[in-house]
Amino acid sequence: MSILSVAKEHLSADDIHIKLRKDYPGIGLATVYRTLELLVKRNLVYKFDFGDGRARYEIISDEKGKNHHHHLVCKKCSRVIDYNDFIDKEVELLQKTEKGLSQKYNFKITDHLIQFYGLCDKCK
Amino acid sequence: MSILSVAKEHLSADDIHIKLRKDYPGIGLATVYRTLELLVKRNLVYKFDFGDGRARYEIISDEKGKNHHHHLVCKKCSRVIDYNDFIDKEVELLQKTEKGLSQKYNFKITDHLIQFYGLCDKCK
DNA sequence: CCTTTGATGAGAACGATTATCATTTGCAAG
DNA sequence: CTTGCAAATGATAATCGTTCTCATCAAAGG
Repeated sequence: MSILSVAKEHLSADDIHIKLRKDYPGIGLATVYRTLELLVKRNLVYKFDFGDGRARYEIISDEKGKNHHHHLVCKKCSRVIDYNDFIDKEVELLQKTEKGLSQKYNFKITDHLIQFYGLCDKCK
Repeated sequence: MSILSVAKEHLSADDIHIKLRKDYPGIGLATVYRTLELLVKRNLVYKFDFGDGRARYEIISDEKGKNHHHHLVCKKCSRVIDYNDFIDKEVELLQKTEKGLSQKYNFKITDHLIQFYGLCDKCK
């Protein structure tokens, strides 16, 4: 069912539903939500909130950090830009931080979220 | 009206509404939302999403980065822990990254969001 | 006083997500 | 090939946070 993964990124549940219906005409929206919930729980899919009231989903095709990226979110037009330019240093720092935090707060860290907000080239 | 700020952190609009009614018995929920929207737009208040379906608000009492912190979010019980232990290095790196990203994508960055997800001491 | 303008509260409307429930499907035992 | 049962599915209702609408109210100024 990971066929939903072939699609591009930042899709909402409804987007995915529409795309899926081309291949599986009778599929219901509830099933899409149920499947996404499973995939998220199994760490196969990320669920993001970009502030526009609906969740966005993105596959984790994460072989050795490949494809790992963070987001730039435009506060005005809600456009989302993926970047992975500075990821290495970020991830390096994050791992140190994770270690420190894990110890201090006795917290098992499994994930992180980094997003930058601002105005994209078209909006500023 | 920043009296809402006296309260603790991570309050939802509804939490704030309830607290406010003790001092302003007739205040409506719509007004709370309207005011919060303004405060967020003017960068006096942060709006967070911790994944439980409602937005949380937090004052920015940010004199020279004081009180600035990031969050640990428990995936199981949704508890949120503030930390500012490793903030300095994080912020330092973020500023470099912001500069690089701003240039490459011609994006004016105004804010960032960092959150770690995992299991808190009680849940793991 | 009277008018205007903006803020307010009550409640309706909205939209994303979740729950419900009857139906269908898959599959294994008989 | 049936039968029976459990899990999955789709349609739709329900939920709930947030936003919209609109009548009312308050303050300001003529």
